[in-house]
Parts: sequence; structure tokens; C-alpha cells
Amino acid sequence: MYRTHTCGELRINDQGINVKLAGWVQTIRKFGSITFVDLRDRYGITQLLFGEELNQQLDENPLGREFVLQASGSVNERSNKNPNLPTGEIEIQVTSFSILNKSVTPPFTIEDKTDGGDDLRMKYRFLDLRRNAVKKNIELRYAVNRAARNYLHSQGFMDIETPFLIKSTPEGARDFVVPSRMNPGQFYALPQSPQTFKQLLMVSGYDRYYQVVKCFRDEDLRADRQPEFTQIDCEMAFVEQEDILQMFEGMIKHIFKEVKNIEYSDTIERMSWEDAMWNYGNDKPDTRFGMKLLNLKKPASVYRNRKDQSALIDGAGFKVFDEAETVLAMAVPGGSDYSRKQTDELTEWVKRPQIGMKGLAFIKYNNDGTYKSSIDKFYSEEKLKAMAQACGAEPGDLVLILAGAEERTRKAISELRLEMAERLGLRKADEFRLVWVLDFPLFEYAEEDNRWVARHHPFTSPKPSDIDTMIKQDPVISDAAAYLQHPYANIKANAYDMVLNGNEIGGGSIRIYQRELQEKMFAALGMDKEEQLHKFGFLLGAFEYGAPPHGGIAFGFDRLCAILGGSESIRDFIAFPKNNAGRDVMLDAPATIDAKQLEELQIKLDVK
RNA sequence: GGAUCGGUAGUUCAGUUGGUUAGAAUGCCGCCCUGUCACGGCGGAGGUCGCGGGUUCGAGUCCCGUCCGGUCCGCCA
Repeated sequence: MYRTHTCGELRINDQGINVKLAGWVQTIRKFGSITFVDLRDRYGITQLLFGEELNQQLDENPLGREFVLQASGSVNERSNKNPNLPTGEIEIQVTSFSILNKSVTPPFTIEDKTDGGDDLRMKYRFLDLRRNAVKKNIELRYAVNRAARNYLHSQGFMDIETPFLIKSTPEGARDFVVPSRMNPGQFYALPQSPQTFKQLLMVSGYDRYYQVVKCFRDEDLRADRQPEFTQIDCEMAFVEQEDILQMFEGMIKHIFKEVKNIEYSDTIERMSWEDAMWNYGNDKPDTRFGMKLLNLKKPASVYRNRKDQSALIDGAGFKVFDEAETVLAMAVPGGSDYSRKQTDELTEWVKRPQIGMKGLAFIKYNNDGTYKSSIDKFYSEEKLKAMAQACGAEPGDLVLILAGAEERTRKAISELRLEMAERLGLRKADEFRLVWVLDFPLFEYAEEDNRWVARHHPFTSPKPSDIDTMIKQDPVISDAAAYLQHPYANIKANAYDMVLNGNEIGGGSIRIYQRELQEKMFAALGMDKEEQLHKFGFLLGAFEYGAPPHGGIAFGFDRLCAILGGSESIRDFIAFPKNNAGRDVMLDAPATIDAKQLEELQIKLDVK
């Protein structure tokens, strides 16, 4: 037997018993003729005390950091206790020990605050994972996994595995492909999601399915994006949107309770996509704080029916605003005392290429009730006041205004809103605000191809009231500029996203389950009959054999864990992540393969 | 595909307008220390300044290229 206890469990009550522990040497503190060793395992740290009688044995078998050590002895009360350790009241008076394995000196310290940089930690990830800070994240991930599974199991969902080697049907992201040796010249694709399989399972009658499953997308990475990532993938039959929203509202609340011990008692806020875009400039609004947007210009786009505040700026002769497609404003709490230097710095911030605005206008609503603005040449104090008030500004606030092309400006002010909130400390990692975003447009117009693309995916059902429009309308757009006038631009999807603190953590839809509508959808996306049958013949066929109404949702598991753990980067929550070039720096993968392997696959390389 | 920041001791970093022998902390090694837990004290070893080219009397420092890493834009139904 290697051990009788773990390094995290012995307490003062265990005083006097004989124990055997095994673990890694965290630190050695030699103190004349006695030696203290902190022994670490997954469960904690226990101090070992080597007395004078073991000195000779220690000289012959010197210890080092990260040696694997087994030690036997009795549990003693410490004379100097350490209140920072759960085991800090006791120590093991070692009577015998054995070095189970040696270690070379690790390249960085195995401590909460390591001296290692990211690159090095990834290269020696197996050491990094020993650190408490990383271990806590991996444990949190397991807790989220467990909570989700327990909830779904309690609701009658079945975990059913679906294949990883499937057919390439790139509709959105690029597929990872795998060559087939037995079928030379042919390739499998790795799934971007088990989408069609879970729909087929609904046709098969497994009316509540889930899977915690790896998905693969061959696109460029970010701090919150990996080429292989994990989804909590769910699908239900005989449901409408409301059933799904309630079921998964229940799941996320269960996860909060189990993992964070947070009772999220409010009903999750619901917001239309249009409201999200209009008020936050973004389809995944961070609702932990206000700073809603004010639209100062009559919108020409899909928001054209919204009530704007154009009267406040029209006809004032300020060219920048008069000629802009969109003018958007927001009130930053407590910003009226911003200095010239600070407003200049904000202006530079929005002019960076990533934001790409030409400038920034502002109105200071001072505490004494006066207004000071970069545009007061053009607007009376009355109008500035009206603008500030329409933004909901209080005395002491700073109103920021951006003007320019619709899409870019909306995106820019949305980024600026998050940036200001960050600076004001309003994006607290321990505060959680959920929101359902509903009623997405079904289609988006892709200018480069002059065609419609599915905003969610091509299996998403339109709102029942829009089905007729969709079936009857010809999807062809004559003139690229006129797409907004096309009826498809107004069709809403039966789709929903769950947003947590400004991050999309889950998304799904009620699916199409009739062949005719699905064919129309494919056609709308520019797929002819032949291509439809080649790519999705199996699904269209299945719809003819009694497909039930169904819908589902998939949660981004890695991202959910990161947010619950209070981190921006999902890499900390994945045991063996890849870097931003898609490389595994520990394995040094991807790598070339043998000539023999290529020959078997009948593949000739033509690498530029 | 693009932008941007970084690469100097095992590690994390500093290194001034280009100028003598490239520093600190930590880690590592040795000696001392019976109550430490960020132990302490003394001493020591440790560098192709990512790589290649260029400018210069002289390059860690300036220029060009390249590789590696971080972040972002495009992309991610």
C-alpha cells in the first residue's frame, strides 16, 4: 500500500495515529539537523518533519523539488501552527521514507504564483497542471460538467455518442478533414457540431438527447476560441421555443447553484435581437451595467421602425453628424470631470484600427448643471441638455457620441461601452447577469457572394408567421444594394442565445422538420437540388419518415467554465489547450507524417 | 490575409542618445543554522542578448528579413 491518507485530509483529531503518505516534494526547508518537507498531492499539502536520526539517510538520498516521496510516521501536533493550511495544525514525524522517483529541477516553480510564462507553462503543461491555480480550474470544469449531466439526467435526457468521422458539409466554418486510407482520395470531416445527428435522433424518437462533446472548427483562434472545443449539446422533440427556454434556464440555474452556490432567483431577462442591437449595439449585451445607447439618427436599416432622437441633431449644420449614416450616444456615469487629456486619449482609443472611428464627440453634464461639449459650436445648450437627458445622463456624467457608417459605428460604440465599463470597474467577475436574446433574423446577406446565408444555421426554423413568406418568395436578389428591401431581410428565426455577462454561452433554435421547408431553406442559401441531395440527402430523406417537431441548444462548455471561474481565457480551463496558431506546443503538433503514411493514403504534398 | 506587442542567465525581467567586463530577483549548487512554512546567513556557478544579413571604428540597443510567442481585426453557420 502506497498510502493510508492523502496530503489534504489529516487534522488535529488524527493526532497520534501512524500514517503513510505519498506525494510530490513541494519545498524543502533544512534547519540544521532537522528538515521540513512540504508534501503535495491533488488534495493538499502536509508538512513532514525529518528528525536528526534521519540525517544520514537524507545525506545518502538527497531530496529535490518534485521528487515523488513516500513517508511513514505519526501525526503530531505542531509547536508552530500554520493557519494558512488546512493541515496546518499537524505534521508527520517521519520514521521512514522512500524516494519513489526523482525529478529534474522543473523549469518553473510549482506555486500559485508561478514564475513561468505562458509559453513555458504550455510546453510543460503536465507540470503546470500540478499547480493549485490550474487544478482549481480543472476541478471547476468537472463540477460544471457534473452539474449539467445531473440536471439533464434528472430531466430524462439520454447521453448518446455521435461519430467524429463524418462528411464535410462546410456551411459556415471550415472543416477539419481526415484522409481515408481505405477510400483513396476521399476524406472524412470532423464535426463542427453533432447537429444533423441529434436531429436524426429526434426522428428516431430519442426525444431528449444530450452530449458533452468535442467539436472542431478550422478557423483562426482567439483567447476564447480553440480549434477543438467542447459543447453541452442538447436536443428535444415535441417542444416549442418556450419549452426550451424554461428547460435550459433550469439547467443554468442548477449549474450556478451546484458550482458557485449562487441562487439565481430572477427569471432570466428576455430581449429581442433588435432591442439588443438598438440598446447595446451588440447581440450579446453585458447587462451588468446600463449605459444604453441613444440613436440620434433616423435608421435606414432593419431598425427603420424604431423611434429615434434625430430631431436633436438634424439641421444643425454639423457636417459630421448630418452626413453620417448613424449617430450613437451613451452616458458614462461620473465622467464629467474627464480632463482634456483623458478625452483626447479616448478619442485615440476609438481611432485605433481595431475600432476604426474617425473621432469622438462628447458632452460633459457637469455637477453644477452646466454643459460643456466638443460640439457646442453647433448645438445649443438646450439641445445638448436634451441629448444628455435622452441618454439618461445624470449631473456628473459624460456623454460620448460616435458617428459614421451604421454597422461599424454600432460595433465601435459597443466596444467603447465595454471599455468604459471596464475602466469604471463595472464588469465584476463575481457578478453574473443572464439574458436570453430572441428573434434573430433568419438570414444575413453576404455581399461577396451576393446571396443569403443562415445567421444561425440552415436547419433553423423561421417564425411560424414567416414560413409563408419564405416559401413563396424567390430568394434571388437583383441588386446587391437592395437586399434590405427583400422580404427575407425581415424574416425572424425561431432562435435564441443565452448570454452571460456579455458572452454568448449557448445558442439554439427550433428546427425545420418538413422536407419542403428545408429544401426551400437550402435553395435560399444558393444550394441547387443536386447539391442538397449530395450534402444533406440523408436528412431530407429522414424528414419523410415522421420527423417530429424539435429543437435544441448547445452551450459553449469551455467558455462557460471560464466565465464561472472569472477568467477571460478558456485555455486555463482546458487540460491540454492549443496556442493561438492552433499548435500543441507540448506535443509539437501538428507535424509532418512519414512518406510511408502519405503513400498509403495516396497523397502527394504540394506545400508552398 | 492584416495590425500590434514581445523574445536578454533555468525562470521572470531591467538594460539610458549605439560606447569599458550585460545586471537584479528568483531558481540551482556548496557551507552554516533545532521550529520553519516566501525560513534566514555566507559563498558560487550560470549568457551564441531568438536566428540571418546590413549600417557603424563599435550593435542587446539602429535598419531589413525570418522564426517563435501574446493580443486583436478579418474569419468563427
